[in-house]
Amino acid sequence: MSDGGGGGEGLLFLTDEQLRKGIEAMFFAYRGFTADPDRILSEQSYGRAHHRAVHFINRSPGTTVNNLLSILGVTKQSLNRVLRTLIADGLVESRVGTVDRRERHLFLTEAGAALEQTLSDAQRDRMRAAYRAAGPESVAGFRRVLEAMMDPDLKAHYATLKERST
Amino acid sequence: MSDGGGGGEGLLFLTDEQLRKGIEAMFFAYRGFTADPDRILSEQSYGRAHHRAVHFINRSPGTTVNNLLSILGVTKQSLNRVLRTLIADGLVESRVGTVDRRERHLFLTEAGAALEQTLSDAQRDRMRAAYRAAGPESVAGFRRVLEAMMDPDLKAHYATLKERST
DNA sequence: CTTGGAATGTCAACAAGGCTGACGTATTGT
DNA sequence: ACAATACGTCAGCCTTGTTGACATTCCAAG
Repeated sequence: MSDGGGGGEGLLFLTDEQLRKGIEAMFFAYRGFTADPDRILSEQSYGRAHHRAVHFINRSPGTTVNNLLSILGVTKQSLNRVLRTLIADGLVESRVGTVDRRERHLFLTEAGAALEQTLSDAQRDRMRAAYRAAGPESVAGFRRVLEAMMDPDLKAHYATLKERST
Repeated sequence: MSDGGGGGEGLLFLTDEQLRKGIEAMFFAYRGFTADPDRILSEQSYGRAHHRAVHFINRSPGTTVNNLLSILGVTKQSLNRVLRTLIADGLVESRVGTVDRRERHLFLTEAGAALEQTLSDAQRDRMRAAYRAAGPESVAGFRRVLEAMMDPDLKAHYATLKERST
């Protein structure tokens, strides 16, 4: 009755060995996940931080700096450095808020949208190939596990993005 | 018949929207995945790089520096910086090879194994909670998608680790 | 109107952890 | 003897994260 040893119920997937494999799968898969955008970005003078900013600005046009900060989980100084170069290079536009003029609302310019498209095309290609290889039921399980792995506050951001996109 | 629009076959899981959600799920989940070890490590003077080294040395005791390099995908200078501190702090032992004395074989000391245990306990706890919440069939799909997402050479390393552990 | 707080921007300094390039040393294989 | 391999190290650079301090701008409360 104790679940300590190797009790032969349906819990074989919870053995230390299974968990280790899951951990290593996350590690190696994440490398593949970021490899293609990283390659593209390294040819320009941008990095992964720029990718993240551009991705979420595209996802939520007009988002405020503060909202972006809580999604990305970095300090404003760190984000600001990235944002500054993107604005200077004409990829992102920062508009003063109308109702609250302290806030800045962020939008992609045409050039910014083009870069986002290039990056997410590459990333979606890999994701599509993986989805296709694994099949629809695997994808559902994949998403369920990932969602269960998120911190609650991050999961809230994730869910909000889902709603907005519908 | 074209799969451009929303053709209602079994391919709904390959829409851009589904792929975007998968991408964002990876992003947010990876944050959760690394959060607990990062918290533990930041209290000491170590970082995520030390965690990775310790993890794979524990996983493959006696591995050579070269092998570790190809698993981690960093330069020897970068790995060496980390390894130097771990050896100096008595967490890792480096033994000259017996058959080829140019090689160094890496092992965890007791203290190193203790740290590895602490870190992987935390990471496994989260993984276990996610697995339990999602259920066995979801876990199988999770692993399948991740494996399909890896670069081939990394997948080879992943598979080798699986074999050795059995 | 003045003042406090919120949102943002900016400067400076620093650390981790990547990278390249160059060089040294021990060892091995040809 | 010589070339190649495995490893370590020094020096310098980049990105991206951090903290701390301070200015600005605006809203709202007194």
